[in-house]
Amino acid sequence: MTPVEPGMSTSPSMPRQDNNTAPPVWLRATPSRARRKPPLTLDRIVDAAVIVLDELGAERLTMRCLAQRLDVTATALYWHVRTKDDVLDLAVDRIFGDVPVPDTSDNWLDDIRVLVRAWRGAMLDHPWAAGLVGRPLLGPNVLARTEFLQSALVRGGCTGLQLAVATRLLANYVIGASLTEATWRGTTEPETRAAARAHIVASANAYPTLDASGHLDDARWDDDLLFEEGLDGVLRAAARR
Amino acid sequence: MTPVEPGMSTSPSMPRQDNNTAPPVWLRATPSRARRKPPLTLDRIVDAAVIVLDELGAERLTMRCLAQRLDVTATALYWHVRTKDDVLDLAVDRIFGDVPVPDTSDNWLDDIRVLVRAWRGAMLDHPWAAGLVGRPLLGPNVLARTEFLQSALVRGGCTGLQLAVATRLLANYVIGASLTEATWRGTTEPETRAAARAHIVASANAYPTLDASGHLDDARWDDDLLFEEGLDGVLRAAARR
DNA sequence: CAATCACCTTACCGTCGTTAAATTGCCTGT
DNA sequence: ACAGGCAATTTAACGACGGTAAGGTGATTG
Repeated sequence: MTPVEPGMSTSPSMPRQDNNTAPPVWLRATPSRARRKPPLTLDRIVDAAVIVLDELGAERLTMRCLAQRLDVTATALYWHVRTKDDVLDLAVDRIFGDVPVPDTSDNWLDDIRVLVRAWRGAMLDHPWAAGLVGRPLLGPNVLARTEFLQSALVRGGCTGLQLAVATRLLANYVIGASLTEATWRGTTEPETRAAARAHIVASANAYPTLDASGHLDDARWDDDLLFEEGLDGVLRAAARR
Repeated sequence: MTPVEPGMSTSPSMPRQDNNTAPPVWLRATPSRARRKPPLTLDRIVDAAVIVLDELGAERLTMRCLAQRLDVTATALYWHVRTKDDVLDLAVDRIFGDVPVPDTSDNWLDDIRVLVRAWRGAMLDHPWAAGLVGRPLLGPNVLARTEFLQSALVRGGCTGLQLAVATRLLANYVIGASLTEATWRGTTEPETRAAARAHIVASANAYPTLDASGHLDDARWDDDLLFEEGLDGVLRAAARR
């Protein structure tokens, strides 16, 4: 399974520099060092996990298929990782690392807006993360962004209870919105969403308001617009003091 | 394994009413009809699922242990249910059935408040549901409550875009808040939350604002209060038009 | 009384997460 | 140059899981 090149240890008693039967390093097709597969690290595992998750979704990620992607046996992963849950937690925090923490400007409201937009963007780019936020989010990337968010509120003058309320309000809104939106994009079949909308229309007597307002109707409302408008409301609530 | 009482089919050729060797119905210790285990129904399955989920949590729910609780083999469940996911979806919608839909009063804001409080309450009563909201919530109970929520907004004068924004804003807030709070209660070890708080304190140089504001500090802020204050803000944003 | 049908069981399959033990290969002290 | 040790990975295997196929059972119906 691993017939790596035998190197030059075939004649151990002969000094290396005198062994002229082997071609010089430069001409050797595949220098043994460079050809060696790169060492397995936690970073590489998490990288591969994110890729597999993007391709296959959360419930199809397997330790075995993750290992295969890394050209390693499944058990090798357990040297770097304690359980599969570790991989998932690390993958979730990893994608939040893609959310750029903006430079603090003199407009704290804009700072928050930029961060929150990117936060939602990251979750929509990786819809599988929606199903994984039901576990404690304590990774350094999440914490750093929460820290930025709260510090922006402090710059805005929030303190004490107001600060705690505003922080949670913002975090809950972005999490809730990203979750519900990503849930739909995550279910790869757009027909599912259409079927849901059709079901509401068909049950118009049971859900008259939802039917009339175009609930779950992609053609009627733009997700980005709804998010942005809602964010405005949340920020006004946070700014009020 | 199932030596149920043999009934009276031992002498098939003899008419039933003439067989006086068997005691009268009233004296029979366990009437065969009543002793029979109740038929398996979808309702009973979902009931049992909620109980098991409450006791063991989401990731410990097994078709086999669910079947055992119902005194049935695991495969029997598949007559009433297509997959395990069906069970989970049904269980989630079931607990939202516990959220009472209030009678519509003349104060639409209060109506919303009552419903949303109960919504959060249901999720905190069943913390396992937090990890399952990452799938489409289309059950009749969820839809009925969303319908009520939106109809209350309509009574408040919301229409068009404002209505769509306010509906999502409210739903996202209650989902986000319930999710984050239930996440902590779901991880049964309170030490985990304490450890998280301790980690923030220890990394005070990295997260100075979070540290100073008492983020994740149970002793500092009351979850109910934070939720209620945030809800006020959301409702003000929804009412503004 | 035979046939049917809904409902449940027995037997089993392939896959999963995870562990234990054996193996490989590099590094270091002598 | 070589033995020994340690880190990293493999081989092998376990128990449990979700799910399927086929067979049984018992009440109902023609």
